[in-house]
Amino acid sequence: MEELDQTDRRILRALRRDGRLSNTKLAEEVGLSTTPCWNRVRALEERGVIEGYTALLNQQALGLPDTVIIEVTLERHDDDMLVRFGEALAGLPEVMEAYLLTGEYDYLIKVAVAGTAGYEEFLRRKLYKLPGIRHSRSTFVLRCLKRAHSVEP
Amino acid sequence: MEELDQTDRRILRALRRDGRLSNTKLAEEVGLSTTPCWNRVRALEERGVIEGYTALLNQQALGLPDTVIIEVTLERHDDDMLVRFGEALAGLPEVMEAYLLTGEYDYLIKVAVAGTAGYEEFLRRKLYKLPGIRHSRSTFVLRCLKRAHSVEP
DNA sequence: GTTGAAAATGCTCGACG
DNA sequence: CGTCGAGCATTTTCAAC
Repeated sequence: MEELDQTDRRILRALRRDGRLSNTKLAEEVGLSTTPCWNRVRALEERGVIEGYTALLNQQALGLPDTVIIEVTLERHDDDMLVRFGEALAGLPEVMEAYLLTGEYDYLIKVAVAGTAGYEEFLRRKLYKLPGIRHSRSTFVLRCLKRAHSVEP
Repeated sequence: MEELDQTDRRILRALRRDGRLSNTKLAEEVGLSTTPCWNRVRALEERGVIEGYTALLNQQALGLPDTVIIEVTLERHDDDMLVRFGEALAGLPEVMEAYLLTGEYDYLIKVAVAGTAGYEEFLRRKLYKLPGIRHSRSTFVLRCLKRAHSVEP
């Protein structure tokens, strides 16, 4: 995989800040003319450096103002179990992020809910319906201090 | 704050999937003509439902393929300490997310690093330079199962 | 909310340092 | 590799309905 030069990184920074920048404005911002700028953007997309573009939506406005971190361990750890459980987690719309981990717990998930009532409902109606959970541990988020949607170029 | 009707939600879903959709294509997709579609999008932006647009960048391509979850507790918990520590965390470029928590640990942060070497360097050069840490606990992410950048409309 | 047309913008491609 | 410039397509914008 090829290296990213300083110009590529400036393009990425600009598009991370505003994913809707037109090629014209982007070129101006990074100090290039439109043609090479457009070629670079297309190359970055095709190489998978840019995975896509998305609108950032406000959780609160969508009725799910609270965030809970839930760590989960399974009863068994055969391949089949891990795959099925992971897929089931990813399928739940309340689950915003889900990771398979090293260490004490098998999974860490970040869930959007509406208060403790929404949290309880999620546990009972969704998470605890999944088979194979040995133990889970929940932590409410009091405040979000930072939430970047990509690593900084 | 006003409610979101089904059309608003369809607009949000489309823009979450592709943040660069033109108003024309968006209108077509949600079954509206361009004018009311554009009015709705602008209203959603002004109400803060849409917080912005961003390009999604590949961590691996940027040289930070690994993710570590670090939980931190502080020695003291006065207001000043909490605020300063939170700001310091948010300022570190490796830190992708940072939350103030209830429960056993005060903070949870998600950090992008390059392998164990990058992780050690982050700890020694960045995190452990911050004053006031009593204890921390790190967990490597083996695999990302889901990573939504906004809650589902 | 719809339609349609004018105006502006941005994209794409050539030739050329 | 980069710039410049012009034709072409889209899109935005703003009427009237």
